[in-house]
Amino acid sequence: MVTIYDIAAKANVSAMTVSRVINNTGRISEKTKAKVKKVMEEMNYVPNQMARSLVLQQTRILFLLITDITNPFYTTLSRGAEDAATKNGYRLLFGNSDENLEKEAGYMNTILTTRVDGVLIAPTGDPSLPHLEQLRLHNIPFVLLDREVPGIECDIVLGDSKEGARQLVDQLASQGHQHIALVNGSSSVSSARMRRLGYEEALKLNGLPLHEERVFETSFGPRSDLTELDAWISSLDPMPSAIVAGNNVLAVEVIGLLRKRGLRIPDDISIVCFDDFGPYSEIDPFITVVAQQAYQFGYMGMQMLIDRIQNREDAGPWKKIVLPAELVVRSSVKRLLD
Amino acid sequence: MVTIYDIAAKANVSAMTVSRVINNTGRISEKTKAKVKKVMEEMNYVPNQMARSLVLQQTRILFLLITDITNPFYTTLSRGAEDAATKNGYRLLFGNSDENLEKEAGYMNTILTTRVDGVLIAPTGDPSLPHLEQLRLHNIPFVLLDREVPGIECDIVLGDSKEGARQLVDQLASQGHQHIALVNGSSSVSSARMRRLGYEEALKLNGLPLHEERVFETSFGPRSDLTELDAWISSLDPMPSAIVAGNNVLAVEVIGLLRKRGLRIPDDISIVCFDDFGPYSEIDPFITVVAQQAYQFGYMGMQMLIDRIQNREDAGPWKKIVLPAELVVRSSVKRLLD
DNA sequence: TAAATTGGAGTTATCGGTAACGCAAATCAT
DNA sequence: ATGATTTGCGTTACCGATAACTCCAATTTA
Repeated sequence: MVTIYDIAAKANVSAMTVSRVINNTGRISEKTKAKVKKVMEEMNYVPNQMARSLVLQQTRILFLLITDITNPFYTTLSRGAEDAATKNGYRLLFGNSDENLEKEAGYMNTILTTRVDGVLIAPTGDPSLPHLEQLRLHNIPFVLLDREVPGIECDIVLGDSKEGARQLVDQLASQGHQHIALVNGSSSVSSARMRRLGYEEALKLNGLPLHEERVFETSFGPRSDLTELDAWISSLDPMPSAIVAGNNVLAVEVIGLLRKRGLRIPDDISIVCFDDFGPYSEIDPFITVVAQQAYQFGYMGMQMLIDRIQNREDAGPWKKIVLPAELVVRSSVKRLLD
Repeated sequence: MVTIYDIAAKANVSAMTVSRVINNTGRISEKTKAKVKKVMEEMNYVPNQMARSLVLQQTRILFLLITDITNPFYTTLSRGAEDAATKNGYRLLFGNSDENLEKEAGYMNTILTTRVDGVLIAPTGDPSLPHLEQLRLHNIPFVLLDREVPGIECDIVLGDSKEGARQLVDQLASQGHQHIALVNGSSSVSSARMRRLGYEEALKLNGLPLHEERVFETSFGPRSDLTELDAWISSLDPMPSAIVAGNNVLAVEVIGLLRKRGLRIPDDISIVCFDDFGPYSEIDPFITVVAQQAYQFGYMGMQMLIDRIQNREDAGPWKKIVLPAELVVRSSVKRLLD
């Protein structure tokens, strides 16, 4: 491997001079600068970031940990985070925890040992607390995305889950739906809790009774096995006229299962959900959703993270950004009133 | 930051002994091992991967560079690559070039300076050649995904683009379509070239004439501005009865534009495309596609990469895997025969 | 013209680890 | 009992870069 010393030897200068040329610091004559640069090109020199980070104690690399790389919400978020990072001269590494605490733990390990400058993280849920405490302990700045974790204070970007859920239920109720079920993410995920809360509040406000058995909690991530979900649908009696899905993944899976039963949407059953479908909402925009500003989640979160890193000591109080969600009415809800 | 020396001091041993405990190498008594481990826990020690990599000359980190993080083909592929990497004890970092050569160059820089052990890369196209030559020059093993780059010999995983395109056209022709247009990726991308070739061959085999103006080449990635694409559609005269899209992104965009013109699919115009829609093919499975084995692309590519890394010297000849594509007939094609 | 300043570059120590070697004490073989 | 091994751990050097300091020569200033 070509090192700074190889360059130095060939250019008849000291290693320090080469370093100065690379970083454009200190005082060097244009002549030696040109000479060194020429030798660097000739020898195809590439600086060793690890050696540099070791002495500088910073990497200028940030880490983005998402929970589901196949979900358009997170991929769009990633684009936002990437744009903000690049704009500020940081490189961004991605990880995908797959809504799995162990995978998350694996990435935490990479994060700590790699000594990245900061982390943007969508935690798998409340059990992520120890992971966040680790980051705090090792003084690694981080910003949470989409999900709060009780027990830790930090910068965070959230969606207005409660209000969004209310809007979905209101929308259904306004069309005359009275039997509304909820398929939701795990109650160990704050956004799922808020969505449930919004659902329950909206039922009450619309004068509808709450039936516990109409609420099913599972993972926000895609299931390899749909039998449990299918069993819950079977157990619904009477069949609700509408289902609220806690996110787009659940909506897709539920729709698949309903169709297998020969049910048509919205003729036989209505469905609405959280999160839009990225580009695919374009081709068959038939599901009524509460769309979140995925790109903004990433962009603003990254901006907060970088602010935090660059201010460090005099950083000020923790910031919390709540992004509004927008109801997009399409054609997955049947009108039951006349 | 807690270092190996802090541990050594507190445990009354040398730094080397601590290193031995961490790596479980050399000879240490159970007693000292336990003592050191205890101190490490007490002090929340985390090894500094950069210092370690610097001396070991390897990172056990691999890099996956894809061209469109919002495309289900690539996200599914990513899952496959991740699984294979994890299984072999490697950590995986992701990058997203956005079909953009400059962004790709940026990631190349990260790759070289970070000294990752290997790279799995879907190149943006033929102009990526210098980037690959850089990797070769710096002796970083890499495996190409989905796209060949003339001028470089290496391990590669490809889809059978020509055959896939033939199947799509055959499918249309078998339903009586005679005016078939093609929206394709850039001709600087090998898979786009092969798809075009398959399209042209299939036209000929079906006795259909080739009209240059019915072929439009653009990027495989999502466009921020659809006017050019829309202008091409306007220019088509006569309007073809069917369109073949070079990938799912193009299909989605074209469908959107067609619908804006009030055209219904498949009643007014038929459409078929390369690549499935990931989970979203589930909810409205109306587009006939040639589905590629995205997960396998990632899994097998990663496996090849790791083989290459672990054998290094006696690696054998370059390997080329061609994954078959499967026609999935749905309802986006109108039957024109009686 | 002598003193002070400044420009240009080299020296040395260090970041946090690990490999290779060395060496005393403990264990083994004869 | 004594030489030969083995065990357990320390020393030293180095991975590739940079910060802080030093030093000489050229230039400016008084």
